[in-house]
Amino acid sequence: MSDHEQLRTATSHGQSGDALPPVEQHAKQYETVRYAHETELIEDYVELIGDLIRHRGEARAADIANRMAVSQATVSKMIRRLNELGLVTSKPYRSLFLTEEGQAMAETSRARHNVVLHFLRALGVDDSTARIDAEGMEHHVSDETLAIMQRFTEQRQS
Amino acid sequence: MSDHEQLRTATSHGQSGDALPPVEQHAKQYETVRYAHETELIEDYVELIGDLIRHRGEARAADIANRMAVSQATVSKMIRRLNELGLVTSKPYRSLFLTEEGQAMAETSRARHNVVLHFLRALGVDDSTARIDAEGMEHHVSDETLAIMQRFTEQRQS
DNA sequence: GATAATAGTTAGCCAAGGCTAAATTGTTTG
DNA sequence: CAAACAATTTAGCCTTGGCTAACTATTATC
Repeated sequence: MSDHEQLRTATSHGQSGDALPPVEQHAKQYETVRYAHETELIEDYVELIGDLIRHRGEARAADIANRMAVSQATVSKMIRRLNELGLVTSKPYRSLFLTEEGQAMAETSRARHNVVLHFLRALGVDDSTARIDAEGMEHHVSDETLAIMQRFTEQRQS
Repeated sequence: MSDHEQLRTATSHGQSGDALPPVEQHAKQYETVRYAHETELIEDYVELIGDLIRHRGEARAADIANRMAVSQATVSKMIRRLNELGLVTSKPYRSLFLTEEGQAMAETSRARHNVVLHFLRALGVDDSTARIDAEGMEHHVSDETLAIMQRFTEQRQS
């Protein structure tokens, strides 16, 4: 754990600019990002499956592959994982269904996604850009920030 | 490419809610996220190395490992990649330096990061939350959105 | 200046998330 | 209803980014 950094003072090289955060806090930032990366693909799949069911009545692997711009083999492998995680049920060669848990995750993700998307539009971001940015940002926005985004959007729209 | 989705009309299952975007646009969203994931770790390392040099006068592998909450072996391996990419120069067992290109990347990343961080604070997000969210969001914010964030922050602070 | 402590590297493991090619199952249609 | 086509799965490959353990180099201390 030894931290020779502590031997230096905060200003010994101070070309100003924002200071480095304390090591523990800095570490937590990166850990949070790594954790988000572990979960976000799963959430994206579940969210998309939910959307497909909602809008089309069913979710088929080929549609997922098309919309994610990924091979069918990749989707197939992923579906196995989602199955193991208890998020979807599927019979071979048939379309997919979300479990209770999967539905809850889809719902949460969708809500989150929408808050971010509407916030960006309220900020004045162009629709297609907002969609792209929202897709990337949604998994990295804390509940606190999400609540603030939602309030902001509501104020702008009333 | 065959897309049986097109056989359905947009409203055939319309429980309303936002509609699905067209396939091509939807695909672009996910592709953009995947691309960001490929580059963001690299950028994070380069940005951190830049910050360490800036604030401490040097960047040592142990400090990077501590701040990223990652093992030294992981850092060592990553540094080799950064070397191959022409972003850093390093002699074995010595501290690191950024190449021209590395410095440019560090500068860009730092600027981007700061815009997002200051924006979140201006929005009213708590400092430590803002730091965490900014770390995750920075790689997923388009230039367009970034510019809007910057304008917003400036207006709030004047 | 020898030894202990610290820092860095290497080897080898693992899981995730891509891919292509080949095999299998389902569906449509002549 | 058989053949062609479409959808899904499986097998096997690759790269990334983690890890631990063992080794090497540098630095600090007595």
